[in-house]
Amino acid sequence: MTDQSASAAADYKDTVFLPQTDFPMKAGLAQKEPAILARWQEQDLYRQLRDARRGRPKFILHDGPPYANGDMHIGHALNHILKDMVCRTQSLLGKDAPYVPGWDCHGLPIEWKVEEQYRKKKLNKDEVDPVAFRAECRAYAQHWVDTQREQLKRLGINGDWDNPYLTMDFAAEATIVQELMKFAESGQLYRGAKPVMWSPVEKTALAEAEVEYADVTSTQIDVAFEIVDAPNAPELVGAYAVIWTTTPWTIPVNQALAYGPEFEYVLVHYGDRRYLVAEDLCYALSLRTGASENGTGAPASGERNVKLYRGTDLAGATARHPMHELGGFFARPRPFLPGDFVTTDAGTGLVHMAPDHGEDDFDLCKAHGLEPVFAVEGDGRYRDDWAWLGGADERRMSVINPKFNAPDGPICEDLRAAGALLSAGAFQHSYPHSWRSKARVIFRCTPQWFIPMDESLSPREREGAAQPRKGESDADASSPSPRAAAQLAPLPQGEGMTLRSTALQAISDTRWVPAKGENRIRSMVEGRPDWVISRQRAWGVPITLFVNRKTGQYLKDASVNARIVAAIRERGVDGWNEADAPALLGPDYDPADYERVTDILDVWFDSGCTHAFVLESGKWPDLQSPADLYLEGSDQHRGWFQSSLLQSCGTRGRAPYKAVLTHGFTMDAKGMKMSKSLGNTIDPLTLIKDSGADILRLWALSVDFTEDHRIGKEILAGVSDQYRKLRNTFRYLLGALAGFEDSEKVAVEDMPELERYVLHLLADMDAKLARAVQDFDYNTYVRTLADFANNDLSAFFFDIRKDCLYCDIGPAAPQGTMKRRAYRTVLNVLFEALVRYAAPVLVFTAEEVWCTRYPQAGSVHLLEWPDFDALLSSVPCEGRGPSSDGQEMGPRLRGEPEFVAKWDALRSQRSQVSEAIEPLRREKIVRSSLEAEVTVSDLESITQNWNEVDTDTLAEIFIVSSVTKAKTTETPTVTRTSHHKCGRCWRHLPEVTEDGALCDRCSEMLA
RNA sequence: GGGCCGGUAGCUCAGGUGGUUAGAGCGUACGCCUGAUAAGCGUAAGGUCGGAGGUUCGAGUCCUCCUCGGCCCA
Repeated sequence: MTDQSASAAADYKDTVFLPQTDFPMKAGLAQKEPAILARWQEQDLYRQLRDARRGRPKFILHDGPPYANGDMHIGHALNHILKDMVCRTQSLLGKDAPYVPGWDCHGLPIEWKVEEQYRKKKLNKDEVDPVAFRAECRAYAQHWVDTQREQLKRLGINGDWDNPYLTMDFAAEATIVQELMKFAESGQLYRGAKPVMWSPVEKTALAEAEVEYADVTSTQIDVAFEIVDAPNAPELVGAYAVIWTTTPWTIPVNQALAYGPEFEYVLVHYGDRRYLVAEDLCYALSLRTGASENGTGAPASGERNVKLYRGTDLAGATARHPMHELGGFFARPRPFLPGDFVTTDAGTGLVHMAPDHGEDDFDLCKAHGLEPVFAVEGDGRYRDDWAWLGGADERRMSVINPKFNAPDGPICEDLRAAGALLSAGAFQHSYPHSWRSKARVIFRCTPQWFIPMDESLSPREREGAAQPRKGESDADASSPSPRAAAQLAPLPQGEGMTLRSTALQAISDTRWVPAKGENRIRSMVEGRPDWVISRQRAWGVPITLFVNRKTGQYLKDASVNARIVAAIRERGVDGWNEADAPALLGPDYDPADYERVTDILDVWFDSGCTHAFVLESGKWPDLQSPADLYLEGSDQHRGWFQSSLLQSCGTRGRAPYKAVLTHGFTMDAKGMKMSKSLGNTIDPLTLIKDSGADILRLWALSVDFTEDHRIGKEILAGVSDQYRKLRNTFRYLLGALAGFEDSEKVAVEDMPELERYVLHLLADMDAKLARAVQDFDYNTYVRTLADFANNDLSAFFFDIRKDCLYCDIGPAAPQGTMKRRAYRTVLNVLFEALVRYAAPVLVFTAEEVWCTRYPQAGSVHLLEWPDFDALLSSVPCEGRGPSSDGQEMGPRLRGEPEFVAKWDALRSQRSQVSEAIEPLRREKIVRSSLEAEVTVSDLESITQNWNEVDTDTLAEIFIVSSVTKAKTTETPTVTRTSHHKCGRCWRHLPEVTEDGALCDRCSEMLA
């Protein structure tokens, strides 16, 4: 460029329009976001939005309560960003989508933390007043509620943060009790003894969620049980059945032996004894006994009986316990029972059964009339009166103590002395531990409260089961009292409906997104055992039952229950204690006749009741039940989705939700689970501080959240790039629309085809976005939006119309030409649409954009889905209502198919022209595309109405000097223009007399 | 160990019922513009569709096995 042309260009710079805006290119989100948040809080945006949507169709997303313990992590962030996106997009569609956040506040982890503080102070929890202890738990939970609340707010989540729900609110606790009593009153509770995971250290039953597995070394032993009777194979009498176990401590509670009916067993001779063992496992046994007992010989090396026994030969056989000489329990014969759970993977093919300490054991023994004996106490030791290793024995210790089970420990010692120990050695395996104390847990039978999965729920059968009174006629039983009828009305009426079948039906009635979630929860509900709802802890909602000491039946009296609920409502969980029992029981019952249950509820029951005390309570009048959506991580198929489902099906006969959306888990950049020990965690709080919440939000909404997904430095860099592209699109729109007035608007009919084509593209995208919202498909939403901004706008529309925007205005046309006015009309529509589309995603940036253009207007988040009719009318439109309910909008903007096909073809020609220019650029023949003269084909095969398109339009679209159509060419050819460059618009045109002079258009504009 | 889910360019994602040389955006490289300028435009390179078998005229798409990863359970 010569000095002369440089100065000529400078002369005209002031005569062209250049984008003007204060909207900075650099976001500085970390600084800006807190100020925007403060503004929202000040103007109470949440309440404003509720007011604005009052009376509209509702969309209820019910928040699943995170546990009030610890700082927000990436999983919380993802979950809440998604929830916010749901509510905001629904709100954008014109619905009233309130969001009431909640927290789960009871339970062992909090209790454990408080106990930990006690232990540090050398206090024994058992000596602390339970009321004071619970008060501390409450305070601890409240602390984390407050902390997490501030952290989640910082993400830009719009919710009723001043009125969250807490499971420890008195009202919530009362409702939980009330819900429990519904189960009680309808006979859906029973006290049973079942082996449950028990932590001898914490002295409590544990939920599966409270247990983790770790590799440990246990003692494995082979034990011989002498067969004393065998009706189907009398020659077995006197032989020894060999069992193998990795829990020696269960031998003192053995009650039976299990065999596989279809397995083959052999008798092996060793010394003067014969041992019965599964043939497949004979060799493995020999290795164990050979190694541990005498170092050389082994049973297998002895002479084998040729005869094979089938498992069924053992039917009716009995053996005797190695310690049978102790008499009593130990002297009873141990029957052989057929067990389908017996395998030949490991062991001996014969399994020793201790119904107290194993689920299979319990079930099989129960089926054959063998009941648990409760030999192991809560602290893990045998009870005082137990004949073997009980109270009198100074060797007694906790059964999880490795010394107790060791080859030289008391169990093995005594078995060895009795001649029953064939081997004892080390064995490595995965074993359950309490995830709090890291100590081993055991299976132990304890009295627990259960909700049965397979009891009939039908009124007639349930009534019978719940109140098995004699003397009631069939007629009475089938027509329950009005009270009972009212309670039972919502429940399924079909014969044989159970909690399980009701839940399975409810699963079918629910929309699961993604669809595979349905299989997952269905198989879990199909296979799950009865729901153990009791815990022997302090911090939780009490199981408020009075059990009759004589009959063992719990009291079902509506007026007593009403008093209990009232007490809890007034005093929280402290309202259930011994001193209050007489008042609660009232005058009709003698407190001496009733045992007050002191167990508390499984916290899953608490959270399973949120639909009752949040959606139904009326405390949040914006809410209603059932919820339209529950949205949690896929782990909640076993957790909250299921507990809520069971709770609601047991009391209301249906699910508390219409749809369930699940998300996967966030992995590190390599797809590996994040953990503190690996040091690969991403802290959302740090990320917000460094990059801003909008970046985190854009990340969460860009990934496929339905699967496991990743986050890492490179990914976030990509997200930031995408953010900048979007931000610059808004910056351009703001700059290009500087000074725009409604009087400038042009009717669609009067617009050039390009503008109409872009409106078509916008309408097309609008439909895609609306669809993505319906499908909760947010990564499609974000990608569609970004692709539109990048491809259709920045690289196409904006680039082409740059000339028009800059130069089609001047003293001769103060508002610009019709073309320019049409362009700005469309830019305005684009702005209004895009800022709305972006608002649910980039909540802060959209607000910044909106306030930059309309400093006096309210929040962008009060707006609704773009209404194109209103936006395109020349009359300023107040109160833009919803144009439809989530249906495809802006059909008027869609072009006719031929029109669209023509312009699609034009774009394809355009990219071919760009490609054809490139070689000349490399040769330095042309630099700017405006220096190119292009010849394109005139063949109608390019598109139907190709000949309608005039070459001036083509030159404009291609951003070149000129275009010629010729019969000879099929692909575009390019030459350098010989025309001079206009000093104002920089186009090379024939009328320009010398470089730097003006073209006709520019001189006209400046006239 | 069992059940379920997933592995497509450097990154994030598209790829109805199997069918021409597997696509997009971003990033990267190179170039253009210097009147959206720590911006904008263009061109290009990048994938044995986790691996191995199999069905088929033909498989990223169907089947089997393996592998890696995840959730749930034991």
